[in-house]
Amino acid sequence: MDNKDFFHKFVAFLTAVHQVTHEVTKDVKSDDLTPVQYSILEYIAVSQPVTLSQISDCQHMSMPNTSREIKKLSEKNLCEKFAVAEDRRKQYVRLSTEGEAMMNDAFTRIEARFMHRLKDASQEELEEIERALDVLHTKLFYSGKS
Amino acid sequence: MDNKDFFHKFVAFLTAVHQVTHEVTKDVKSDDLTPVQYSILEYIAVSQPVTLSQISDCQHMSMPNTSREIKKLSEKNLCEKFAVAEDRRKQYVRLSTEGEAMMNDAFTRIEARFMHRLKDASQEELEEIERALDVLHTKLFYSGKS
DNA sequence: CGATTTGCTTATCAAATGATAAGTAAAGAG
DNA sequence: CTCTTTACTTATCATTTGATAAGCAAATCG
Repeated sequence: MDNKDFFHKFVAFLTAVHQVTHEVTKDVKSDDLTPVQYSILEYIAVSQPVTLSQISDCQHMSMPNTSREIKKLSEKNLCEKFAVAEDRRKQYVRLSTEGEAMMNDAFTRIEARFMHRLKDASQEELEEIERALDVLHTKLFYSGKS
Repeated sequence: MDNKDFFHKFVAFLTAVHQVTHEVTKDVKSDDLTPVQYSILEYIAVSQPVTLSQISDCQHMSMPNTSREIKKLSEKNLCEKFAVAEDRRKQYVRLSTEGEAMMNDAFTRIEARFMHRLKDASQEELEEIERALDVLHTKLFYSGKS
């Protein structure tokens, strides 16, 4: 298999992943969240506590816009800021109790859809899938550097 | 490994894929295209010819908005509509010569970044990656039905 | 110490996006 | 031959998003 075919397979795979991501997360977010706000909450849920700068970097948005969205989310009582002991310029953000509840609910529904996709897989297939996830994560979808 | 760990691995993988997708496609689009317009062009490039309805479905946007964006892309001479012989209500869309050139250029740059990620992989690792792509594509990131 | 940099905020603006209403023409159904 | 449905268009509007300017306080540098 030459580079061109390999690349084509890669593109088809990315398309499939994005498609499935959409299916699996469709309608899980509350209606009074914008897509950007939901995405930020997902990031906080997985990585908390995070600073505003980290959100800005990882969500590819400017600091002013990040600040604005976090402010809105705080006003909706979904997250809260608190001081970083070592550096008083920084602010950590974490989910509020209400935010945790909302995100737990969202992840539960996503997990159910994910499991539904695997419902016909045998034990060996599940192990095969797990190994494949590891291989791609470490060898192709690794992050940063190099 | 229980369901919870498996799901966690899945989420981490999705995050990594989206992150790498972003890195690999960063700045490939011309500045006078909006993100939505570039995304439509990518879809057309891979699937042409496509009808407006197909674009609407796959890009998850309403027909009126699809029509508007295709009109803008046509005015920029990046794609063109033509009649479908069997059904005169439908319109096919394909890239124009200029659109093809632009997308070839974009894909070439994406491919270079993709290959760069694999530059240290041995032949066996490449084969392993390819098998992993196949496994996940067919068993986890398959589309539709069920 | 003073100067610069970092982390964040507020304010403002323009552009992109999403949603809806209303209309046309062709195709298909009864 | 009507009636309905499908495919698309145009117009309009509210909201979201992205970008920029200006400012402040804490940290760091020389």
